[in-house]
Amino acid sequence: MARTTGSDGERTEAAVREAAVSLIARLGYEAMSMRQLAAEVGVQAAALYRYFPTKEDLLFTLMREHMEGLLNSWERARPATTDPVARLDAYVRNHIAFHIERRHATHVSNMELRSLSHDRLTQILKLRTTYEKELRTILRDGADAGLFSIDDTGLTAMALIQMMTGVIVWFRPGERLSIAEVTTTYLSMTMRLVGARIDTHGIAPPRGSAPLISP
Amino acid sequence: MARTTGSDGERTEAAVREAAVSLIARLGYEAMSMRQLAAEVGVQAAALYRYFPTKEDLLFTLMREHMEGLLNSWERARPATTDPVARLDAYVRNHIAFHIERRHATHVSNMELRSLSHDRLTQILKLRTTYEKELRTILRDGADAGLFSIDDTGLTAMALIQMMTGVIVWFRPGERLSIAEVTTTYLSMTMRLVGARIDTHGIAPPRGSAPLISP
DNA sequence: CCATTAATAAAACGAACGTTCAATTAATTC
DNA sequence: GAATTAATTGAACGTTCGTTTTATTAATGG
Repeated sequence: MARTTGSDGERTEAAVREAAVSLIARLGYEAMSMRQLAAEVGVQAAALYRYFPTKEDLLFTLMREHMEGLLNSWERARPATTDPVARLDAYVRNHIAFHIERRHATHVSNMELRSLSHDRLTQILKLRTTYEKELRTILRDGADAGLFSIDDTGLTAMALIQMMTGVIVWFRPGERLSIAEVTTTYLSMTMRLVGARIDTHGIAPPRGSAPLISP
Repeated sequence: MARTTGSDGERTEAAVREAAVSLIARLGYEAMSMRQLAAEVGVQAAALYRYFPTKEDLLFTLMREHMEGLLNSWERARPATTDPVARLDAYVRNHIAFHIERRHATHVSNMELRSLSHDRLTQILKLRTTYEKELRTILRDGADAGLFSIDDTGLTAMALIQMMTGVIVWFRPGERLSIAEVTTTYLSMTMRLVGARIDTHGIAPPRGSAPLISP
């Protein structure tokens, strides 16, 4: 047998990407074989090489598109206002929504960096840094405006991103908490963590203490 | 050649463990070959099987001892007091110190879980859950005593652990920040995140706002 | 309907993998 | 100093890996 009835390059490539994200997330890049991936798609291993010249090319493509998707998502979600609190709010909401929606791809992008060549690793890290810089800018603007209390902008940004991205480790849709509840709680923790002074998010002030409003 | 002069089982096994942690952290478990590991130790691959029956046994041993080390470390660091703030302080300090000191082993224990068999995965996760439960208890005690303001104890514990463990991703000894500075900042962020009411840690209150003292 | 192109199968390649086995030498014991 | 045990080598096993090559069939365009 050779070309099969109903075969379609575009559909096959999409199926390969989808299956690859799922398999790599579950087994790891090194542990997934091209034959396994092909079987998941329902083709022979050789057919994969029509779409991706090497296994690493496949991984890199998945990662790059994931990072670009994250940046595009933030581009669309970024509010017009200059208010740091509103911008931080939008950043957190977008980050959590995106990462919950694309749990598997995030897993791949975060865990398989060491399987990339030096050059490609640099490209992915550059995209990542661009994204993280957006958060650092928001934090610095907020600190400068006296709206946030932050010891170290860079460290706080890393801590926040790690905290937020960690949601994909334990969150499972349809379990105890809804996406909305999780987002609300993470927003609340974020605002407290950065010492946000003005409560525009319905976050209850600590019981028994004065609301966190500047004098 | 066979047995080499000065060869010593104990020393070889220790060298294997050390090299394995380092190699697996750098390359990943699947990507590291037994021949590579043996070369790092300065021995033939077959010699490794005197100490670990299989590659997975080696991984499991490293992980189990790392998790037991973490639990023992907390056992020794746990304060006698019942005060949730002091206990949380001790938990954060111990967690960060331990994870910075054992960056590579932590990396292995967190990233290579999927390479374990079902039974062994369960054993490691059990140890991990035991450790995380300690934090949840502290948070719940603090919330019950009115010292912390926490939406969801379980979610907050996960967020804190992810935030703190994330330190191993970016922290490099001898760079911009010292361990003491990092610890102080993480403590400050933690206390704010849980809405700790009483400032017993020399954490400066937010500029321009009243100190966080219960009325 | 014929020529061309797109999509795949089938088989094979050499290399590398985890692991085993037998032989060999160093250290230890009596 | 002979017998025993500990530690290791070197070679080999069967398997699987990523990838390439060649052939074959389905879809497409004139």
